[in-house]
Amino acid sequence: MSFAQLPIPTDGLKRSFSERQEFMTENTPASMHFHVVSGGARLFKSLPDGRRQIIGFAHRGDVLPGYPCARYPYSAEAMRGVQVTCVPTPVIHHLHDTSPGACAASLQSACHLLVGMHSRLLMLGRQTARERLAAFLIGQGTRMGTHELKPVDPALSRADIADFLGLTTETVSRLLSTFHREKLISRERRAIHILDPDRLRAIVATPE
Amino acid sequence: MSFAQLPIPTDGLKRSFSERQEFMTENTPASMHFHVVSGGARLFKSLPDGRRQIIGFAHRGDVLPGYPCARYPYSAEAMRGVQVTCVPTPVIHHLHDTSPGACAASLQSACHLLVGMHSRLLMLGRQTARERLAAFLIGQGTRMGTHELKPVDPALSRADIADFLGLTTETVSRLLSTFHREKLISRERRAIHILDPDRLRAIVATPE
DNA sequence: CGGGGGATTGATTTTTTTCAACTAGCGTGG
DNA sequence: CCACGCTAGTTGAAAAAAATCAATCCCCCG
Repeated sequence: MSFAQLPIPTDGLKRSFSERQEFMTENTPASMHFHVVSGGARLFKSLPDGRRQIIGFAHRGDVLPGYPCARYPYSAEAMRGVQVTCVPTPVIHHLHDTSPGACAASLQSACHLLVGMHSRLLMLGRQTARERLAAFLIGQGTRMGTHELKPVDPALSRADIADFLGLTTETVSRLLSTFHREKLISRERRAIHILDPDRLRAIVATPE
Repeated sequence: MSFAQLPIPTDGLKRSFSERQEFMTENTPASMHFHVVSGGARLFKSLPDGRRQIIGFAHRGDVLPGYPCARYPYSAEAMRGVQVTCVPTPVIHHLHDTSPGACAASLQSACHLLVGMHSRLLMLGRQTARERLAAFLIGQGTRMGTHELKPVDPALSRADIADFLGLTTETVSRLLSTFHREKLISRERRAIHILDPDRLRAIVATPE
């Protein structure tokens, strides 16, 4: 998932966060936006009892939350480490007010996100665990316009995948084993390599 | 769910569609935007085998899809009848280019949608059937800033509710019966009246 | 050479779906 | 005006999907 890519002034306060550090908290006042310079972050919402849904992942170039809002709609936590430049919200607003292009760019990226969300609603609401995992692998592999599918980022734990797909780690693990047995993927350490994109794609929209 | 509310020129082509008529089809070129004048529409995505996820509902004042996109990200179908004014996509673009306010307004409404989507991801991915239905009833009742909770729109069938929540009609029906037994709601015909908002709200974020 | 966290696997339970029967309105046409 | 038939809704029983509970396993790191 790619997030807002704005022409951000680079003179903002630069900060670093280490593995698992939460640097943005759901529902707190959105005083800053975070422009990811390096590393990655997981974006998630939680329920009071700890259940967690990963909304997306942020990478170099993404801005969080990247669109106007009074409070952060989700939390963000560093995967490995992450470097960000912090941009005060008023600066973003000022940017929108003065530069006509900035507003249009934000709108553009918000719409891109929105369209992706629609697909994820369909996935979470109506697809089976097997279909969801196949879709996830394809989606991850497709990041970057490369023709060949890339392996899944080893920074993602099984729990991350599970929380992204609305499943448990056990279910994810079992399905990965099944896919492995079916020679759709190979696994080395955490990295998952896609062996048969076509057959994976066929799974995504097929009942059995 | 409320959709984009833009200052649309009212001189567009006015059209009417009757119950169940699909007037916007997922993945076809987005040549028109539809400004809902009266009635309502269900917005949905489908899988090849017929599984359906309702993305949202559109009412008077909403614009579909309301944000720039080359192809419609979902389909729209009339509930009861619906009256719309059709606005060619280029007009929308022109509006964004010329009026700075228009672009900001679109961004605003896109963000509002986006924030709602995040919550729905959490709901579909991590909440139980019971919690989802309770959330839905609260959400429907809260439409309009009224303090009192309104009954659920009788134009919504059980299938609509199920497809919105990622459940089956049977599950929805059973849960509604349970809620009725627990005196949380009352039913007359299709309309569902909320009797105990507080207890319903308590269900939303609680594991039993 | 342990120790520990994540991952995998297995057995069992729970939740939800599926399949099936039945019921209640509602509109239509005899 | 009433009976028929249709569609939507409800309910029950059985099946399936996924979660939960419980053992290991496997690296990686100290």
